[in-house]
Order: sequence, then structure tokens, then C-alpha cells
Amino acid sequence: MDLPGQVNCETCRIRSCAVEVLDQQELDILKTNCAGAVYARNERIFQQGSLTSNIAYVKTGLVKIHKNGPSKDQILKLVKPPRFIGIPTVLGDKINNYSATALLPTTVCFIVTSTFKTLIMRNGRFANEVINSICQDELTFYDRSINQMQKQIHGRLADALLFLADEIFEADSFDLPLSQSDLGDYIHATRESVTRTLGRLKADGLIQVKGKNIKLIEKDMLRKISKLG
DNA sequence: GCATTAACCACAG
DNA sequence: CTGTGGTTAATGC
Repeated sequence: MDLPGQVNCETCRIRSCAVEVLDQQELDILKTNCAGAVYARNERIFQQGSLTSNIAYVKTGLVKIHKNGPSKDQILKLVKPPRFIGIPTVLGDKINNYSATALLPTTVCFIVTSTFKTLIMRNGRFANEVINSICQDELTFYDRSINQMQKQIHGRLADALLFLADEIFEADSFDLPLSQSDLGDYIHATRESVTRTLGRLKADGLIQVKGKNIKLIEKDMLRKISKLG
């Protein structure tokens, strides 16, 4: 992997589909206007309310996108790399509309916003890839919104556990990267409800819990719960 | 009415 | 930060 700070977009092995379609000249432009950074667990990548800076591309790790609402913080989504984050907030406003925080040690590449715009202007295929990625994100977000609104706690928690296992970790046993309070912010529930519901799933033998480690035992049953809400 | 759900509060490891 | 118990408001038989 490239050293943090210095990046080489030509040889980067986890570059985006969008960067894949750039020509040599464009890669040179990108390379000189791009910098890598490393974040520790729970370190903020950008902060809601502060001036937007650069376009961020998450290369490794895990990131939560979250926003302070009227009463409390809410986790909008968890982002598994490689993925751009914050394109809407950087291009859509001068002030960040939401925050991004690393949940695991995370590496990020920042692209100077004006450079990003230049590439979009110059290269239609690049723009197309970026738009595709934003569209996918939006569709995913719609699904999640509907699921959150129409299910009750058991379904929402089962959803989250299956998502973590299938999409994020690709394993049925994993260490929760979130506190139970964070998990509550993610599935629209209080910390207490998360504790209780996890306890019930455990008591019913659907999952095993050892500290932070969660192991899904009866995934079919969890899917059923997720489906029925 | 009665049961269920989930938030709110308090207190204890 | 997590686990529990009591209370309470809303919703649905």
C-alpha cells in the first residue's frame, strides 16, 4: 500500500471505478492534488457545521456518517470502503451537513475539490462513474429508510446484525465496531432497547454474545424477524 | 379494560 | 459503557 500522505494514483490498488477511467494526463492532475490520511478508531474525518474541505475517498477501514438532529445524534449510514464519502455535502453546501467518523483504523484519500470538479468537466466517463456511485448510495439509503420506518425494534436490530455480518464483515462472527448506544443511534432506538433486544435474541439462541463479539447462530430466523419486522 | 411496545429515568456494576 | 427494573404513554385488541 502507498504511504499515507504521499499517494500514487497510478499504482493504487484500491482506487475507485471512477479513477479507473482517467487518462494519463488526468491521473497526473489527480496525483498532484490528492493526499492520504490515516484515522484511528473514533477519530473524526470531517465535522458537521465546519467548512467543507476536500472530497474524501475511503480506502480501508469503516466509517459512520452521522448527523446531529433536534434531540440527538443519528447515524445515517455505515460506509464500507472503498467508497467516496461526502460528495453531497462538499458539492452541495459550503458547510458540512453531517459528520464522518472512523469506526476502525481507516485510510482516506482527499482530493482537492476544484480538481475533482475539473476531472468531472474534462472526462464524461469519470462523471458518469461518480453519478452512478451517488445513485447507488441514494437507492440504498431509500431502502434503509423504509426498513427503519416500517419495522419495530426486533426487525431493525436483526437488519443491522445481518447487514454487519453480510455486507461489512462478510462473516457470521464479528466484533461490534459500535457501542450499544451508537447501535441505538443507528437503528433509531434507545441504548436500553438495544441491550434488551440483544438480550432476547441471545436468550432465544439466535445469537451468541461474548463482550463485543457477536456470533449469528440462526441466520434464517434472524432473516425472518427482519422481514416480519 | 388489558396487553404490548418502547421510551424515559435511576441506579449499579 | 452496559445491564436491569420500575414507570409511563401510545396503540391495538
